[in-house]
Amino acid sequence: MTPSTPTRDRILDAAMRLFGEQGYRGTSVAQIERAAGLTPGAGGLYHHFRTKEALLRAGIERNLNRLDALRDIRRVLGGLGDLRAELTLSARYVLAELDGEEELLRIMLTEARSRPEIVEDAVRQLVNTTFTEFTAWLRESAGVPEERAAAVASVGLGALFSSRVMSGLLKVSPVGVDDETFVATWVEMMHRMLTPEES
Amino acid sequence: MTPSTPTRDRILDAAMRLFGEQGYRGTSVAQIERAAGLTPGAGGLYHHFRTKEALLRAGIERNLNRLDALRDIRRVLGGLGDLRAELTLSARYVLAELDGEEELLRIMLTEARSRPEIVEDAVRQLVNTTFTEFTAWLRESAGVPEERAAAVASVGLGALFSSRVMSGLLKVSPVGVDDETFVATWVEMMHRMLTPEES
Amino acid sequence: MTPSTPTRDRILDAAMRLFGEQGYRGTSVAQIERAAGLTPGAGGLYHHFRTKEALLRAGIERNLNRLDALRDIRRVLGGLGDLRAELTLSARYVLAELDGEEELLRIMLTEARSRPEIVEDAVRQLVNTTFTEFTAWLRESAGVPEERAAAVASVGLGALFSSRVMSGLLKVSPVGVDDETFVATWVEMMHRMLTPEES
Amino acid sequence: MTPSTPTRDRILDAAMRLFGEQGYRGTSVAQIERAAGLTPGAGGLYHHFRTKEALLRAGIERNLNRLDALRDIRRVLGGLGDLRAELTLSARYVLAELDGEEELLRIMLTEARSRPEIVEDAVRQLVNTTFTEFTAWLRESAGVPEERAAAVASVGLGALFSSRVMSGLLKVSPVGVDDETFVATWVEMMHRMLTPEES
DNA sequence: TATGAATGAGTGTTCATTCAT
DNA sequence: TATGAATGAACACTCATTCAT
Repeated sequence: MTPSTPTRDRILDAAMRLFGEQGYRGTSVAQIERAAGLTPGAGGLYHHFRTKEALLRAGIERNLNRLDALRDIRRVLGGLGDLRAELTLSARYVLAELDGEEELLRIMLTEARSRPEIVEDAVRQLVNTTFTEFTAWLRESAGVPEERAAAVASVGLGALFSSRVMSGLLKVSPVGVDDETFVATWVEMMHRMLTPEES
Repeated sequence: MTPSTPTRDRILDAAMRLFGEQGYRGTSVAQIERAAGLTPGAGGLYHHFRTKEALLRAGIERNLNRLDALRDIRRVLGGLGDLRAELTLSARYVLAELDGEEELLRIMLTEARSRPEIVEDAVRQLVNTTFTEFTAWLRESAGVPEERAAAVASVGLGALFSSRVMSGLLKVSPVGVDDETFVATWVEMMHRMLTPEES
Repeated sequence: MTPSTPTRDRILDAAMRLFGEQGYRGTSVAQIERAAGLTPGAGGLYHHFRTKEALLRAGIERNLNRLDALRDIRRVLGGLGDLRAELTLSARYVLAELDGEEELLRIMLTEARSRPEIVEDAVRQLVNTTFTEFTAWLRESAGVPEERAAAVASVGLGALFSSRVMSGLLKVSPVGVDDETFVATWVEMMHRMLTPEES
Repeated sequence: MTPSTPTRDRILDAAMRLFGEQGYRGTSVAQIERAAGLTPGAGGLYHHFRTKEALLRAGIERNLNRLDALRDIRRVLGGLGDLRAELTLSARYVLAELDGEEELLRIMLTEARSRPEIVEDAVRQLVNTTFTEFTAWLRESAGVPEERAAAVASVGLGALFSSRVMSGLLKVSPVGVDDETFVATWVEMMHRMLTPEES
């Protein structure tokens, strides 16, 4: 019951990596044990987690907590004064966040249908929080009126999100739009959206 | 359910539905047989498909062919003269396409990691084709210079795509941005991007 | 119910060949049908044989009948006057017989344990008949006293028989004893056994 | 039956017995498990053997090792001084060896065609070794010239071998030649072959 | 805390056989 | 006479989980 035993962490690491690579169902308890340095098939895993599903739950939670620690960086963003600069930082930050949690993202997308209860919280934290914060930033820093903010955030973050779904999950990089160009285009798009059009 | 449709088709229907709901691994051959009106576990499925995997392959192919009939995006769009109207149609068309193939989309996202060879072609057809055609439309109709077109298409279609990944796969509708608002915002964003900014 | 339909024979041919190559259990009805020019798995075989086992039974019987036709040649043997020549012919004849029915021999050896009832008759005809005739020849032509004849035949024919079991079934040819040498040695051995030893 | 012997051995015993009785294909893993005191169909066998085929392989190897202990034929034979006595011992020894490994012999004959790779080594050890040693004995003790030795061994051992194939595998005992008579006849035959004929 | 051994339920797949057409 | 489709029973093998040691 000592929740910080090294073995427990090794199991979590191995499990999340394998879940990300092969899916939850595609990963056997024996495989996880082997990857964690335990005897495969001996059930040593069950001294640390009551169930394979409990392990998934714990793994997702741990990754989310790790994310929370990083999310404070967000506060650094504000107050640059330059809208373009702040947008660029925002984009890079969101993409980096998604990249850092590619594993988690993959698990969530893969298991979303079969275990909605488990994934619900994770999605709320990984997606909704970012969404809410970005919406708030749009209102406060860019002066976007309330009713527009959510919609603009939805479109803007969606573009970033899907870029990572494509590359990380579907292994598709449409044509040859590299990250830099993608971000630059996104920034310009958002910038035009946030500045009044002089018609 | 309708025992008059040919068995092969009933199997395909059942399989694609179940694959979409429970994933490929999560769906047993017996389940598919039962859903197709065959005796579960008797292997009647194997008179029509050599392998469970061959069934997946055939199912994906069938759905893609069904899509191909609808595919000629530019024909639908062309010649309205009004950029805003054409963009709105574009958005609605792409979203409708994704909605109509929610099942296929779900399978592709879920199985992309474990069976990349199978999904590769499907992705190319479902994602890349749309991408290529939209890029072409941007160049020809909206007069976007070549080097920008791909990047703009990437951002624009990405936003649409992710909206469906969120709602269809993750069952997340961030805040309360309904479809109409989402499309309107997207159209405005694209429109500003495609018309010269008078600085 | 026309027992001489070409199809029936094609099935028998295919079945016996496949049974010899892969064993009875290792050969599926569908395989036999395919090899006989019928649609595999459609059960066309069952218009000619009530059961897979009935097919085996009929196949063995047919091969045995074929053998019976040849066995009269045996009468040609007698009366050469020269013991050595007659022994040589005997050896060659028995070996040729075993070679010609290698398929049948293989099936019998393979299925002997699992279906003793079927194989019983075949063994009696293929082995015992030859044994009885050879014993009779020993008595009549070589003048071997009754009580010795059976034992000598047993040892002599056994040597021939095992040579074919080794090469045909076990694919073993011990060292480099070619057929000619083998027969010559066998003939000398039998000849010494059949002529009174002058001590 | 004896639940105290290690499970692995009980599985091996059961498997070899059943393989001998019903053939490899004819024996199901569940049957073996039941005979070994495990729950049939639960796959407990797979904790000890990776595959049904690996089990066969291990079983054959174990039986061969058991044989090796007894194998030193020439040590048993040598130095009696009397050729007849030594031949009698030889015959009895070889027959006893074949009787003791009737199970193995049956498996080898039955599976030789379908799994040649597995049986190859076994044949080499069970047949060829005996053959080689007997050949050597013929040369050294009985003074048979090199070129004759192999052929004589081939005929002589063949007779012994086939006697066991007949009785053990085909359940045929031609006429009523009992073992004693058979051996006596064989010894006389070999003896005449090994002593110079005074013409 | 870790292991070796076991188990119940299930996996995809094969196959001999039947039957309406 | 032949076929397409179906079925019941079996198959080898996997896996999450338990438990005595």
